Amino acid sequence: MSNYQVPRGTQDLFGDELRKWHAIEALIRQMTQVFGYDEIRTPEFEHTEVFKRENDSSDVVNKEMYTFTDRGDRSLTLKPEGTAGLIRSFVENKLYTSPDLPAKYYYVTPCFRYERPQKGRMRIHHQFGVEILGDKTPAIDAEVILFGMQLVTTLGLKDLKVLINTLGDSESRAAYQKALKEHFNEPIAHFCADCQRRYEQNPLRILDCKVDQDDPAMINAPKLRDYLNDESKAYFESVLNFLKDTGIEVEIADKLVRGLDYYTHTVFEVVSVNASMGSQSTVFGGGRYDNLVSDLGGPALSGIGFGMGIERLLVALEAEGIDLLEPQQSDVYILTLDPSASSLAFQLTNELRMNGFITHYDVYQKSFKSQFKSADRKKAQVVILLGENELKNNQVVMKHVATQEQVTIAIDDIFHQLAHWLDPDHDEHCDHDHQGESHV
RNA sequence: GCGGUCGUGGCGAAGCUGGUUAACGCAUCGGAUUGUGGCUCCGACACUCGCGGGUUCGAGCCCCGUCGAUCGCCCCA
Repeated sequence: MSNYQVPRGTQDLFGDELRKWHAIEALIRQMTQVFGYDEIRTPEFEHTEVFKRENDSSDVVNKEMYTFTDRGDRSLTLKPEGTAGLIRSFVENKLYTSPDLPAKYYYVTPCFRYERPQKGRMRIHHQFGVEILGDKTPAIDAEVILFGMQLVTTLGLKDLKVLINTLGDSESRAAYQKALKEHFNEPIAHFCADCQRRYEQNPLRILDCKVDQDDPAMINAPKLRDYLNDESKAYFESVLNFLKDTGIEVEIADKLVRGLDYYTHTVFEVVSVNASMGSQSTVFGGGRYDNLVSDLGGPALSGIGFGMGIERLLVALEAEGIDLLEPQQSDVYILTLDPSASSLAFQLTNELRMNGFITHYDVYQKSFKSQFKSADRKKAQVVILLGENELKNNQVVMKHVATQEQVTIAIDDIFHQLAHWLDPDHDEHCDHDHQGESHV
């Protein structure tokens, strides 16, 4: 049985929905420029080891990757996230030799994850992300969070909460993880099945369990903060202070651990608290990674970044009733009232378009009324009528839709009339180049 | 990967305990208005009811499977 539906968890984009993407992408291009991020593009698939390194316990790389073997025995994986590939490229191209460290990059890329789809969770989703590489100072952690917040609030989102936590440096984190495993070694036997799995895969997540929340072993479990060394604590305090200066309210979420294993120190997640958001509420999230660059063969440089889900962003915008769509408008619609006008309509349309006017036309197929309706749908500001009578005299009828003003003029005067109606500041004596915003 | 709900023209949406031509609204097209739209009225086009199989004299309605969406869990963007 053939199946001509889009694969599960993927979608076609077109029309207004795609126009929303354009609006978001335009803002991304603009704001990254202002904030000093350079774009970097990396392949949609990488050698599997770029994403999957030893002892990785995360679901994203262990259960959800699209991994395949190409001709031969190379194992390749469709990128499940944006950071690892970017770091690979940063290292491979020796971009760390730049005199301008820290380096600031952004990317927009599809990400592929084999998951059960639901609202806000796709098998192919798109992430906008930034990374700042080569400097480790609390101000940068705050800067990255601030940037993400600026972007989403510029789009209009309000129902947001910033969750932040620290995992400490790798030693702190490893020591804590070890302590947790020892602590739960016995009691884990009577915990839920999920916890037993977490015990093996990611012990930090046991603390988040809803089922065994009240178990004594849970209540007196070791605390991460007791395993943070002074430096890690001080670093986190400093990040929080920088954030305080920005006026962004943050909530310390001491159980926030994130889904990728490479994080150290600061981790954060910005979630929508809007009621109609559904259960996939994280709009963007990320953190600092001290060892990823060196793990991928580069120098010991720390980095920090976030990934923001475009699809998620759209769900959040929808939930808050924010409309990104600019009203679609066009300049000219040419109606033909007689079959003989078709070729003139065709030529005139082309000439108008060459001069930057957004132009549509009808050849003589539908009723006059119906053509006019099309013009309305296209939100044409000016309608040009080509009828039998005018054609004889090399004239056309032009109508300014908003004012209902109508003139019969020589074909040669069309551009002057358009300039008059569409661009009040237009100098009548200059040429026909149209300079209004909508005609580039 | 687990559990629940759902899938009818381009869109929204009826369809009773299975029974002749599957409502209705929006949109589209035509006409009233032989060359002036956005209102109104009339008319027309368009769905083998996600797909496959089964039960039945007969299925959009029942059963099984499958694809997809959605909600919760899990996980995350």
